[in-house]
Amino acid sequence: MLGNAVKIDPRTKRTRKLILDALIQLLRTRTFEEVTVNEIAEAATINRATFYAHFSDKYALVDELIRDGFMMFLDRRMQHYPDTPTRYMQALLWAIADHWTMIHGQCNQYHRFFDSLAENQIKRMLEQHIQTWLDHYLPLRNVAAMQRQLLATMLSWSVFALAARWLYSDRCQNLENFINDSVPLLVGSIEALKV
Amino acid sequence: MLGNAVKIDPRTKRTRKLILDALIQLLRTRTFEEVTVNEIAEAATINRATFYAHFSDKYALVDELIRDGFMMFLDRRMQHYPDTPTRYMQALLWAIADHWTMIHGQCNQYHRFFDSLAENQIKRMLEQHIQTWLDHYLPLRNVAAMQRQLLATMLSWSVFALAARWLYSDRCQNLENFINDSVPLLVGSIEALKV
DNA sequence: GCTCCTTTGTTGCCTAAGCAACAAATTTTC
DNA sequence: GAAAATTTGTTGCTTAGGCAACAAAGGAGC
Repeated sequence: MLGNAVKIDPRTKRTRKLILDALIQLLRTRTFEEVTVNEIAEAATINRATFYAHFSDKYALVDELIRDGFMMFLDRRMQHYPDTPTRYMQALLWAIADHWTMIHGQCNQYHRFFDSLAENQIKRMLEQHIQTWLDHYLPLRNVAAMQRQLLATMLSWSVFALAARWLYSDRCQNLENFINDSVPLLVGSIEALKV
Repeated sequence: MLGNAVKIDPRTKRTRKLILDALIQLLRTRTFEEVTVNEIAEAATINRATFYAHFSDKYALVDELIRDGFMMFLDRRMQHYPDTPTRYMQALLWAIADHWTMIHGQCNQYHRFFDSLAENQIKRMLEQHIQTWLDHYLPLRNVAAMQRQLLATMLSWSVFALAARWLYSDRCQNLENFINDSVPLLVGSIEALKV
């Protein structure tokens, strides 16, 4: 979103990728709680001190891992730009499902901690994304900025809540049907504000 | 051979690997003559100046590529240590064939230049290897050191000559048979010196 | 011949990564 | 629950790699 014209040092880029990849690799055989910074540094073939130059701790690392991953799926689902609220909300739900599937497919057992870290990051990103979307595609000139912000916060939690419900409880149900049932609720929240 | 107890900087190791891999990758689509140092550095995601810190030019790089590759096959063929001259010579011929197959399978078109560079490196390694082998396994106490060195030189060229003949001309013939026909000639050269 | 353009090595200065050693916290083990 | 062993962050110093600019040497095209 922001004009990132900052030239990034190739070494930095490479090292971050090495660290990210190392974590992904380790999570195939170990729980996130079990993995140590030592192991990550070793697997990434970098020095432990270098790790700390990039991330304050392993939680900051996993935050970025989640953000990177989710951003990819989010962007992908936004390719054919969803111009109506309905299509937009569908895209969000699909992106979450995509990401969750990737995570729980590729990496064996992320568990408790990991999932809640992921939830936080994803909600944060959803809120940001929805905020921007509201500003661009639903100017709602008669609605105060504060109201839009509150709406974005609420929607991000709502979207995640619905997605999580399917992921953890209703996965027997067809995802497409589930999304079709859910979206009207979300859209309703928006329309309610439109006077 | 020499006790390499020198601790090698992880960055150095990584960079060399990046450069080697970059060349291999580029050789899948371009001739060695066509590949520029620029491209190699770019593909390796390192700076061109860094390339020159490791290799004096692309010829030095390809030398190492050949040495690394051939050394691998040579070591592998020496696993079950060939104690008789016959078995040893067989192992050498097999190693050359292994390596050649890998090169011309994996990389599309190495051509003229490349092949002659490879030939030089391989003969050099063969000579070194044969020299050590002669010293350890055929002490030949009554043969002067100079004589053994000359023998090593001659054998390295002979071995390569025979292998190359098969690789470039007689490949229709079964390799195993070809080796069985060739080895006696080589062993003969050694036996001739044994009193 | 000539120009234009690319590639080649080389250099000095700057920045990121490696290393070793440390205190503090945490976990293991008995 | 105390001792031993890991793990965690942090620090000062060293070294490898990035960058930009350079002269020199081909090559391609006219």
